[in-house]
Amino acid sequence: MKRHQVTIIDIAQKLNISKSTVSRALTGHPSVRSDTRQAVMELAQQMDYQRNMLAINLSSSQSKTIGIIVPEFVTSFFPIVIMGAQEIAAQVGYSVLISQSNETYETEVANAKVMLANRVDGVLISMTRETKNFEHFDVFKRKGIPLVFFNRVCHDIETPKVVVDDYEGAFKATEHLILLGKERIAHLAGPPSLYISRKRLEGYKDALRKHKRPILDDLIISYDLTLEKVKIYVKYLLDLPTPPDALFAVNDPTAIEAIKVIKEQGLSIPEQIAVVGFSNDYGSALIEPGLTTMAQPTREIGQVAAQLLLDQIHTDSSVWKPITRVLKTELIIRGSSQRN
Amino acid sequence: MKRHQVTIIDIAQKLNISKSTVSRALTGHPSVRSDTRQAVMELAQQMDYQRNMLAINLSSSQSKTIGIIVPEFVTSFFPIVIMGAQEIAAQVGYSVLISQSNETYETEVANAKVMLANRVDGVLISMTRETKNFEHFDVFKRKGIPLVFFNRVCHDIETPKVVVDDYEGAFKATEHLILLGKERIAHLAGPPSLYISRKRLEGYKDALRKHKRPILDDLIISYDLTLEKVKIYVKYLLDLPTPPDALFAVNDPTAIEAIKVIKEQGLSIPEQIAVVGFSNDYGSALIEPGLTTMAQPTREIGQVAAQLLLDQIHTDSSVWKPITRVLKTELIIRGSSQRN
DNA sequence: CCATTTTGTGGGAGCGTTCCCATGAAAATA
DNA sequence: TATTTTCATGGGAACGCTCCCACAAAATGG
Repeated sequence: MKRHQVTIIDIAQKLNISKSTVSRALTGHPSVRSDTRQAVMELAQQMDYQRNMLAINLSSSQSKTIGIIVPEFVTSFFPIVIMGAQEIAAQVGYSVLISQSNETYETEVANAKVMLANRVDGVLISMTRETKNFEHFDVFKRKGIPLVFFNRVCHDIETPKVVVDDYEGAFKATEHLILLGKERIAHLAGPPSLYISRKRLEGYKDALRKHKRPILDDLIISYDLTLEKVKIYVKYLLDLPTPPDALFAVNDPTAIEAIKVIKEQGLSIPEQIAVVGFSNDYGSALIEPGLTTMAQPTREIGQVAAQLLLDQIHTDSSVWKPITRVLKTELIIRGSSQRN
Repeated sequence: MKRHQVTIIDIAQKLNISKSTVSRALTGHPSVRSDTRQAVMELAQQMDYQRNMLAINLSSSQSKTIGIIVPEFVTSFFPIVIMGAQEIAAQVGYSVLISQSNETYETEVANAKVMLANRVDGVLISMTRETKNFEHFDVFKRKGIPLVFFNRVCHDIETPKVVVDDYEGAFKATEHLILLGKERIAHLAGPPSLYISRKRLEGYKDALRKHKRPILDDLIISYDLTLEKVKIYVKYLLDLPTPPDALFAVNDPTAIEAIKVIKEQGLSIPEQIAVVGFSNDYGSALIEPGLTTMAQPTREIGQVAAQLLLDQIHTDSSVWKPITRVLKTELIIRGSSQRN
């Protein structure tokens, strides 16, 4: 027994006016007499009428919703980005539809379909680490739905992106270790499929080059970001005939995991081995010793991405201006690299 | 220049059949010839047709979406709950509309309106710490939209709830400290407006009573959960003529903040003062010393809440069965209470 | 004082589906 | 062969809203 929804027609009938007028009154259309508007407003309130977005959306064929697809929710990074985006969206009356791809390509494709089906007005995406095929993004372009990539961006597709300066961040992080006198700096890198992995690796290498240090391939390990594997790789590094005296990890979760392993092995941080991460996640300040890391403006990433997306939505040009916003990173020095 | 959406009518025209048939073919209705279905499917694929949920939603007057309103996104707790809920929802084809109330009553009310306007089929809510008026929830009841509270529940309204056994958890946490030989156990409690605060306080007191310890009012501080204040309160406690030798904090963020302050003050944990939290958040294992805490099954809370909500949605009785699911907590002992 | 503009309102199409009812053809039954 | 049943399909209302067009009444202008 479905309870009847209160519609503008109900209001219209009670007031003995047409639904058009009610609609106009409710949406604040100027050409409606003020006493009519008054009456409508009051009755609406009284009947607790709620405008039916389902109908409005269909009628206007836009959902006033932006979709966000993120790979995971486990680290604090993505939730904070979402927070930032939601903030901006809410300011202009947009809702946010969130889905996580669980780092799986198939799920990402499915999520994209859901976004399409829900007729979101635009989508914010950070890709799966295993996404190598970008066809599921093309359809957005074909349908004229704006897309903005952030963090894990796709360079094969012309679209706005929001990233931090991964190259520079990695460069500075590595340089920090070099200036501390570290000689053998290992790098636990992300999968080469991700642009950010490649950029960070590049920054790392260039810092070594600038300071005339050799680039030692056996100190560079590229892994798939499944944290369980960190233990294996770190142990491998520590067991090397001449183990590294510093480790630059591709992100904070990795670095934190590494610190745990190193502590288990009874080595002293930062003396025997210094550790630097990337992101300044929530846990980085908590772990002992505190993790030196390149902070990224996480919330701001979400805000900027959402703003960029909204801009695209509101300029009705069907071409995407492939603006790339590069945000700055900042070195946060804590005990994992330098005793104070 | 709006690009025309591909609709079932387009498909129907190309195939020279009626839109009804296309609709049936697409939705898997049995009475449609298999070659017709085949043709429709293929053409749909080829034209990259996406069913328009906006229209489907209007037509079926349900959105296949559940709303989630949470107070914040900063701690790892709510994102993980959402993850759990999203998982369950996705399994049965439901989307999730998320909004955060930022711990503000007004925003919560606004969020509720948004949920209503979007015609969500049900809502999961964890209240703001300042919510004392529940009228904005009544409207859901009036409209027959299922509501499930979790974590921060509302007892003035008959609806399903998912909570952990806060009383028992607090009792055990406190007892743990007592059995460790602690004599003056302070409690940094949450605001009394929250049921969980009251329950945890109660558990704390009853544990003291059971073990014939005095309940010392100056060791019980109730605060509004804004972390900046923790420093003030902890310092106050430590500056007492006879300071406490243990602290039971209402949640992990509070406990972690307290540990930081205590360490700053140069006191040894757990010898001079032991600390116990509640929740087993991500940071609890990272901080030094590790935080002893009552773990709550965070993801499970989301899963159970979503399941309860879906059950309500699918049983079309208009009355809510006010089932309360109480999940178990578990004491995780780490260095903040006991050296190993 | 009549012609023109403005103002407030009603009527109705359209948004893209679903779903009920009708219809005609084929198949099954008498 | 005549009648009923099944099957596949078409037609059209409904979902609740917006928005364009039409129209009468009121306001303005020459």
